[in-house]
Amino acid sequence: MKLSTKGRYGLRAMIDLAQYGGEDPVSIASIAARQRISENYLEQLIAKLRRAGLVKGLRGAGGGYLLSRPPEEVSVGDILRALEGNLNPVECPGLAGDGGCDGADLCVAKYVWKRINESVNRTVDEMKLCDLVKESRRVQEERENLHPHGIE
Amino acid sequence: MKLSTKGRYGLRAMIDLAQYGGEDPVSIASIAARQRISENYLEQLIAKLRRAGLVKGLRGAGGGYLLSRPPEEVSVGDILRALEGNLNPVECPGLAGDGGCDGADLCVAKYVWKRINESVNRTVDEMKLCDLVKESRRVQEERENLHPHGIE
DNA sequence: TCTAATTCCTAGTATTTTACTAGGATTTAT
DNA sequence: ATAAATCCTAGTAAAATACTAGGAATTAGA
Repeated sequence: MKLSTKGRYGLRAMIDLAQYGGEDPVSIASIAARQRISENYLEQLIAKLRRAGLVKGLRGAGGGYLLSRPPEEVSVGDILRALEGNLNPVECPGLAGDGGCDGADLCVAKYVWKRINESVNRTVDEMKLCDLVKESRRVQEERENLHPHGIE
Repeated sequence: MKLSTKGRYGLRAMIDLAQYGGEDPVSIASIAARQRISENYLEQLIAKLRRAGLVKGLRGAGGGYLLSRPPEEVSVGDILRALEGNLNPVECPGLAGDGGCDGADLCVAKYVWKRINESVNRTVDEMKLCDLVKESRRVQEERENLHPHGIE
């Protein structure tokens, strides 16, 4: 039960984009360098984000990507679902309709799966991209105060 | 981000065991038949449960398995962790200690991973095996009332 | 208009994980 | 003795993951 690199790298890419992209678009190459992710692979992840309407791509020299919506209106859930397909650890036929499973005992477990699914989705939906950017800025500032002369 | 059949089948096996096993041990064959799971595969899952101390195996003819603890003292989390290893969707070095990740931006995502991990574990830990057995009995009784003559 | 920088698109592939299957050794009730 | 069961380990087919590779299309700027 693991979140794949799609979700892990992709969220970091979105945070990076929110942080370094203001007016000007941010290129895949620059995100890949900062985040130490393969350019080719990152490209595929960002393609998913684009198809989900979370980022806009600008082609040609000087192009790159921009957030489609302000970070306040993008939840971590939006991002991870775009990358992972969905965030339901268990896909059980019984969860959709009311019937589904074969026997009675087969079906009791579905209450567990339902709660797990709800818990994960609620958790990621209540975190917004802007929260992460804010936190990132805070952490960076703290570092500056500890090492004022740019010591690594 | 999926829970594997280990967790899915294994939880059903534990519910079955709690429901059909009182004094007498329950055999793998009977669980496998009721739950429609391969005997050989189920055996491996129950081995994990045994190694985690959740069930006791009784060898020889007439043998089978028994719960080690009463269903009130076994959480769904205990069961799923025994089967899946752990229930942390993200294993991030930064989550263990306080350092870990390379750069500042690499590390902000860890707050997300932490929350997801906590949310999943909290959710499964607050459900006990006895709750599921109770629910299962309730559902079965309801069926009886709807179909009093044993109609399928 | 040419060139370089960039996104866009698709196919392929090595590695890992999952979900089993198979079969023999050991133990125990009858 | 025999049959019923757990116990143990090795193997394996299929699926998913995590990439790599490379070319087509677009655009800014010289």
